[in-house]
Amino acid sequence: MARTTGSHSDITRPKIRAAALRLFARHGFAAVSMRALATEVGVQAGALYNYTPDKQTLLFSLLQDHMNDLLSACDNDPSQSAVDRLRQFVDFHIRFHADRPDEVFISYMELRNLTPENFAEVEALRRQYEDRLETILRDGAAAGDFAIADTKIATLAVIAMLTGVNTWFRAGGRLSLDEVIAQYWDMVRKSVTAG
Amino acid sequence: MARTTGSHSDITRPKIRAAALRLFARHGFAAVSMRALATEVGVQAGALYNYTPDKQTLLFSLLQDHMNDLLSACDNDPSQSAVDRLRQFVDFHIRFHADRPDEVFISYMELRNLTPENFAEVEALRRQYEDRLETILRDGAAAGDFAIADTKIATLAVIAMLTGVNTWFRAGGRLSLDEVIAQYWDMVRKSVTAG
DNA sequence: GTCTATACCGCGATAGAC
DNA sequence: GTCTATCGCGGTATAGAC
Repeated sequence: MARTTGSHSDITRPKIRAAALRLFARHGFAAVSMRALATEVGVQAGALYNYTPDKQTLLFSLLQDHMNDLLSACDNDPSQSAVDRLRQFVDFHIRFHADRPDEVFISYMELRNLTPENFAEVEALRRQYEDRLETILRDGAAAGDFAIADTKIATLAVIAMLTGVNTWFRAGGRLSLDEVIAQYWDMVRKSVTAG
Repeated sequence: MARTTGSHSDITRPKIRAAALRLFARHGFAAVSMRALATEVGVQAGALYNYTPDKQTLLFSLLQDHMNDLLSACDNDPSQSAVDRLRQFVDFHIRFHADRPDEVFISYMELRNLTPENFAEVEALRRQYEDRLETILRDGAAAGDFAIADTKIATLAVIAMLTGVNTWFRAGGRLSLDEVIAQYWDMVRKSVTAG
């Protein structure tokens, strides 16, 4: 510590990551050149290689950090009822994703631009997240709170539905995030309950 | 007609489109070069330009045709009940999309690689499709069959959920398509019904 | 840590022979 | 209708000065 304070590294590194996130989300990883990224940051292209060994590692780092943030933030109290935990999950998922549209977007649009090794790592983190929801649904089904034919399908169906919010929701639009969450919770709850 | 029978045009054109579809879906539009496409087809790069003015037009053509196919195939008998029409929509959507994973994939992954003009055209077709479902939901809500807070949100939520099938379903897997459709119909029905 | 300069490669698209 | 050859450009990444 200490000695690096104030170095350009502390300023330039986050600027590069923020710019990469924004540009990858807007134009796609393959369509963003290192030159364009450097211009956005305000440095020359060569300087970027002080912060990342290559473009691929930069993308991987962004995705990996996003997934780790997601897993860290997704807490769940197993002593609560499955219904309460599901409500909590829906609320969390929509809020967390609405806060990070760029991270979410590249996290599934740019998966195919990862090397096989990097893809496998990100994929493992994604499955961990799915397992959080699957556990809730399985517990609720075992307790008789939910009526689900196949827990894995229900997990994927709910996540797809919730993540879809990101394709259209914009803060300041017709509906507040609270209103959106309320309706999605209503639909999710009913979809996994007997009826 | 007549005279063109057997010309390479009748063979090469569909081969180019099929190869482009497959490669764009697998690697992404920006990551597929015209040389790679030509190799896949079995011709030289220059020959591709006998069939498309440029790479952009090729992508647009694939997406436009897919959306037109979708709209043509999506029929709905308005004399039936909203519940029956919704069931029919769910069945149709999952089957149609499961049959065309590559078309579906590029149809929303590569939207941002369209020129603004081409994007607007494809987007308009996509909204027409959404309107088919929205009409069903609105009719059912008016008839008292459905309990939906906001019809537009419900439309987007249901479509996101159904389209999500394509991210994991593979023919010959653990579940048959009929089983998958049955569970999705169960979840969709309950999610828009009072409960 | 950033700069300038550049090596080396592959891109989309075109020209003209056959 | 396809070929070979090529133009002009822009890509990632590196070298060496400061």
